Amino acid sequence: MKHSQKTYFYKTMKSPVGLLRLVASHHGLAAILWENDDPKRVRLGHPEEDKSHPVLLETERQLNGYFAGELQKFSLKFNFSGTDFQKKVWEALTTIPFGETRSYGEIARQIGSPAAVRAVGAANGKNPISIVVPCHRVIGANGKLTGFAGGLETKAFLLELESRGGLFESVGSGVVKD
Amino acid sequence: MKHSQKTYFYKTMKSPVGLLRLVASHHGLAAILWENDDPKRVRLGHPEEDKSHPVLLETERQLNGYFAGELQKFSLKFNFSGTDFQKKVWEALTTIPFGETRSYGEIARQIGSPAAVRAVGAANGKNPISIVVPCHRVIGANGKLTGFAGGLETKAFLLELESRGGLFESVGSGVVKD
DNA sequence: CCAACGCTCGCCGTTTTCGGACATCGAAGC
DNA sequence: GCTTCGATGTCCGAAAACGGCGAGCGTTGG
Repeated sequence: MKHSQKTYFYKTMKSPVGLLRLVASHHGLAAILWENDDPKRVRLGHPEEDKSHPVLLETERQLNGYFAGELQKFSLKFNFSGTDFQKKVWEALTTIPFGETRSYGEIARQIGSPAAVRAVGAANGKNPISIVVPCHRVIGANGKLTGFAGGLETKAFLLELESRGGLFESVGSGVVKD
Repeated sequence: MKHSQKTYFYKTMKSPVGLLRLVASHHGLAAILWENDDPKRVRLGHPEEDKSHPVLLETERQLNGYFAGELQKFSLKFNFSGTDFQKKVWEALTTIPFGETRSYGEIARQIGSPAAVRAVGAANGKNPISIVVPCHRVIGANGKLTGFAGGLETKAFLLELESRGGLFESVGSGVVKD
């Protein structure tokens, strides 16, 4: 019997940014992975499918709300597994409000390691819980969207979505006038 | 009068890996030695030359077939002289198929002394019947070619020869397309 | 002159790689 | 017996390479 190893469950869902794979343990949400995510970016063993896992269902519900423009702040319990530094970074990410952005340097200062800019970038790249832990809100100090596990297009899409304050305007399927 | 000492006969032959010295008793093939072999690596007294000894002629024939890429499995009767442990190792060597390799640890496990890895190395180094008893097919667990009585270059040559499945392709003296 | 661009270099946690230190078991020599 | 010596393999720690950066500087083009 494997004792200290957690058991994970997964479920997939469609979204405007492609198929997402949600992973959770009994302790909370552990990952949201992209369809073509690099397998060695986040490693959680081999979870088994559970389409009715309560955590996964709730996550899916909130994600749908987010993409519909109705939900701006997630409330989910996380189950991070990573180094202390990574956890500090990821927790800092959760403090960036919907619609805003931060630079890598700002995050570095926020966690008390002002010079650990590149390390923040690396930790950002290993963020297991895409979208909900908003690593997409971290951009270069010069405003450029430097990298993103789900692809730069997806990063731009999410920021665009949030910059409009949600999807209200586009419901009518048209471009919106100023 | 020396009573229990066997009488050995020898014969030399040219080969792609230099001059070889074949040694046999009436009981079978006893040694295949390299041109500059360490004299104290294998000791068989002072055999007398016999260019037409049947065992030696047959050995020469099979070796020529091997180097020509036509023969992958030798069938010769051996006349090992060594300790029990060494014989176990040498017999284990004969079970490694043409073209394959084993690590010293794998041989150790195979003969039932899983921790006797270094001892296997030592016994390997005392293998009297080079090439035919394929000590060259034993390499480090990390894939490195660690040692060889006939020189590491020769070891590499033999493994390369076998990895090609023989010398068929090089007969025409050209590089072969995939 | 000013802004934008590209290049270089220091930055720091993580990961990978590399080398040294041991454990281990027969054989050989004393 | 007892010591010494390998054609090993494993572990552990140190060192180096590797990024989703950012600031500084010279160049370029308006």
